[in-house]
Amino acid sequence: MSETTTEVPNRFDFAQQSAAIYAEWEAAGCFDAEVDPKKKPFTIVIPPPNVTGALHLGHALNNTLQDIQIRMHRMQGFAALWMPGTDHAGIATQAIVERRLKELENKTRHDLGREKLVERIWQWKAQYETRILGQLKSMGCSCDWRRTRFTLDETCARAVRTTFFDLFSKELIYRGKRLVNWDTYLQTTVSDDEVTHEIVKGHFWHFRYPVIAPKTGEPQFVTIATTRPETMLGDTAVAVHPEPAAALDKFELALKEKLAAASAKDKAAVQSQLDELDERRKMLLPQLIALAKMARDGRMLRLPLANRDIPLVADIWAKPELGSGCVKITPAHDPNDYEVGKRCKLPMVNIMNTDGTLNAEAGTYQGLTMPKARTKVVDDLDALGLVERIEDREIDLAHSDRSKTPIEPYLADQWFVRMDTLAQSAMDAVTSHQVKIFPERYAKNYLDWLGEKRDWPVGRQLWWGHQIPIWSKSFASQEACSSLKKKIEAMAEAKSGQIRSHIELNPDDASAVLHTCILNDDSGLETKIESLGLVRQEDVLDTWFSSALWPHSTLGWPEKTPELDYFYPTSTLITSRDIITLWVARMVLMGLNNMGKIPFQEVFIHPKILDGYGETMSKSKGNGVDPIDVIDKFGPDALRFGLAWLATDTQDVRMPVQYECPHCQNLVNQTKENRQKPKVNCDKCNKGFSTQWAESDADKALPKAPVVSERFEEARNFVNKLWNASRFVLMNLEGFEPIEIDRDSLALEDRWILSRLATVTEAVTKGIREYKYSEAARAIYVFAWDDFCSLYVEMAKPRLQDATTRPVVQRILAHTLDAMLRLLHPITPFVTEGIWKYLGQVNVHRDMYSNDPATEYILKAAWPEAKSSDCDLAIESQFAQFVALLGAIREIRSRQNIAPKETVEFCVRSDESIQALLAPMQSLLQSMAGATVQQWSNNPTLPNVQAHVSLEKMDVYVDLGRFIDFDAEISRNEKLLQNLNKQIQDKEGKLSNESFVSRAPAAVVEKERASLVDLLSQRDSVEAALKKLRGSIH
RNA sequence: GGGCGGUUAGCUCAGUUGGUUAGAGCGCCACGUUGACAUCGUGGAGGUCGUUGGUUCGAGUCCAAUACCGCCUACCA
Repeated sequence: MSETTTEVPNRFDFAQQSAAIYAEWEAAGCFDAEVDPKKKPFTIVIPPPNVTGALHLGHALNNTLQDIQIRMHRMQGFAALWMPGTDHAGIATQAIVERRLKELENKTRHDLGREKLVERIWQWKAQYETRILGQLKSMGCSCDWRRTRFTLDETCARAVRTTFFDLFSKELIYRGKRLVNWDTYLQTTVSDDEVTHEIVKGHFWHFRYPVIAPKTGEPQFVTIATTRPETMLGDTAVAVHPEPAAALDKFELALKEKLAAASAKDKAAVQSQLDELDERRKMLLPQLIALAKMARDGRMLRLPLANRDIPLVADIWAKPELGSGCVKITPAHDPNDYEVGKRCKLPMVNIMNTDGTLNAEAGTYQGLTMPKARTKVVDDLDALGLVERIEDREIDLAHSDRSKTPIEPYLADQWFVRMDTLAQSAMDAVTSHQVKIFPERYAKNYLDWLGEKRDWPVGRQLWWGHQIPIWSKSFASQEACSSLKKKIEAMAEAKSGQIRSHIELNPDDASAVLHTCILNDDSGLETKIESLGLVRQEDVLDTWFSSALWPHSTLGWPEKTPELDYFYPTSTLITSRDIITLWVARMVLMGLNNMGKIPFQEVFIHPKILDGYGETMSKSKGNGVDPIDVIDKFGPDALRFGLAWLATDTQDVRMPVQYECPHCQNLVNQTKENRQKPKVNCDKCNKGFSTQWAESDADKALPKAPVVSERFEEARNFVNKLWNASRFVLMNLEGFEPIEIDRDSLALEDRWILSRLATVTEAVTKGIREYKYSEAARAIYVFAWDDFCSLYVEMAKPRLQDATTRPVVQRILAHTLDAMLRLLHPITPFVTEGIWKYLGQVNVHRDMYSNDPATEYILKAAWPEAKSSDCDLAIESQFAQFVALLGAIREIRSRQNIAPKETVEFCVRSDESIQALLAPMQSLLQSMAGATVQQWSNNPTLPNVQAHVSLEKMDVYVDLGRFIDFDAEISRNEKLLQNLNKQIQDKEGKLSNESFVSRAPAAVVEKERASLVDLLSQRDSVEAALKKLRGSIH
């Protein structure tokens, strides 16, 4: 035995080996991608993880799938670039730093000021970026770390600035009003995706507003309904539909159409709506018509409590089919009301302070919080007798995901990107298949969203981000504004395209605002502009604005770098479905705008990792899993293989997890209750542990329990199996020579394993290429475990002892293992690299089809080619006969409870061709099933006491002279007979069915006939065997 | 409200264009450690493929309806 192979330990020490192997790769520059005209580029840009916190299992999946692509393509000879980086994640990061500031120092951002706060956030970023990149490295991600970018770094800032200036110049940027989600606790706006909706029990209040000086016959009151009574203090009108009768007719028509199309179940509901409509016509319509007239006459209402006079206006927003048919208008707190306000030229009254209390506009209610104001408003109106009725109703209440407090919506000035043409270009890219989305169904998501062509609000009221490069100044008159604009345009920089100005006109009066955008921040222009009285916009840009530039900004754009030219457009984007619209769509349109080219050729949307309850993992639910926990317990290869195995097309991945008690290693199931608790007690040792990552030193007092999941055990076992099979091969390669192989003289099992290898090579290559990760993982798993370990290696054992067969078997073993490792490397990079080192010590010529010596690192090895000449289905089906025979004997042994040490003897009845084929493998039945063949012919003399198995084209009789358990054998055969009879009956039924015989394809019918013949012959054998067994008993 | 996905063994999931007796891992049962691996080996038990109807010679697979679960999305006072 050679020196090297005895040293192979029987476990892969992933904890130590992985880090060492990764360090070697890095030191050798294995991940570095260079512009190389001789190679084709293959590029992936990482979806930059947010620096808000550590990566969880969802990221692990996302990055594993990318690394698999990168590694395979690198081996296939592409210049494979995986561009790494992180995202500054504006709102989320600022919120988290602010929250900690409050918790640890009891300070707000205002106590620190903009500069100091931003500095703090940079510190946080540094800490988490390090952790995130460390996590990626632990997972084995082969990114080109030299190129690591951050969405807020200088390169990206320049790209953002250039893009913004370009859009501004094209007049695709404008300012308008938009409803913002205001978090009164954090005192900041919150993006839509950081708002969680919750259905809560609430009320629907119906209030009466008195009509001022009603004429005879006119209603005294107008009834409105609301779910948010306190907002009435900001009402500036009540609206009624201008033509209620016509509107109702239209509504009825729509309902009738719906009725015609509705299913039986829905019909009743629609019908009841129609009935209700009739009622409404009788009871409400006359009054609505009267009110519409009053609105036209410019009549006023008295807004109770606030004691203001507000107009009754006619506007189509008021739907006569809903509620009272009238609607209160609060333009400052509702986007629809805002639109009505604009149409009817109503004043806007914002009643809220930034802390969520009411401001001076609310009069006596000033200082109350919104919920308190609500109670008081209702009470006061009730005291005035103005509450008509109160309904119970379920309300969709928006909460801030970060502060858990209810969101208060109000309108604020916002910067928008005009989406019309940009969105269209991005839609065209997908409909024309320039950008292909996999699985295809997600293209619909993408197209539907872009099809709305909603303008993109890009401003955020934050300090952390790319500050909008616009300087503004208001003017009482347009003339003054224009004259300054001209002055700026006369500047030299304006002529050289460094600065652009636009005037925003106020539609209500003569005032105007001048907005000036500056291209570069180091041009000294800022001070120049500011000296003219212009002030920079406070807001920063939406995080997605910088993310949208990621595929080209990371490659150096707007510089014309060689990398940009070579690696762009990128090859594929691998991401999760929830950011198809927010990110993918915007990258396409920005790529087209800035580069004139799509950013990536393909997009793969992978499944989501859910918890044991089928819910998304999120920090707020406390159900996120740190991949490092999994790596520590199972190893990085098991993590990766497990994730690839689970990454199917349609299913999200459900991942029930457990906490491993840090004191006694007992496993505690994660439940909805315990994952939210700061401290959980182990139900075995009763000591406490934390379930969450410690964010402060105070938290660290309690040890954190790692989260584990049995879903990775299978993969861990597989890695171990692989390691040990390789260990076996290494132990048996002493004296290995890369001899020439005469393919025709190879044994059946040799040709079989080569054929299987060819098939599997094809399957794995295709699987990865087409993002069918699970199929690829399953194919290689079955090959490695079942074909290679359980069959080929077992068959190799006796042949390795025989000097005549040993060289050939060594050759096939080395070749197969070598190729198998290469196929596995993208999925399990560490263990394959570990084994590769050992193989390198044996011999660098292992590949039978290549004269090139093996590379130092498997990472750089050539991807195996599927050798189609090796692929032989006839061989595979012949080999299946052997496996069936092997299985039959093993089954009899097990059924008869024959001790493994005992050798049994058996006879086979088969025709000569089968005999000729399998006879050379008889000795293998000895080593693998402890069975020696007595006779093999088309008419053997059967042993007196035998167990029988009937196979396709073979009958096997095991001599049971010493072992027989008649009862077991009889009941087994009876069951078999029953089964056979049922199948025969089915087949006969089928074949006697005239329409089957005449209509089914001839091949199918023939197959059924042949199958029936075989079944009948099996039945004969079983019956004969049974008869004999019964005879033996009596 | 709109869109999408899922429902197959006790659990978590595969199942390619419809075609023999529907598969895997875990768990379960029985047996087994003298050198690749107990993170293992050999064998076994376990499923009327959510429900109903349809198309077809033939349906887990195609179509329609329906129930339940989940995800995304939406301004209904």
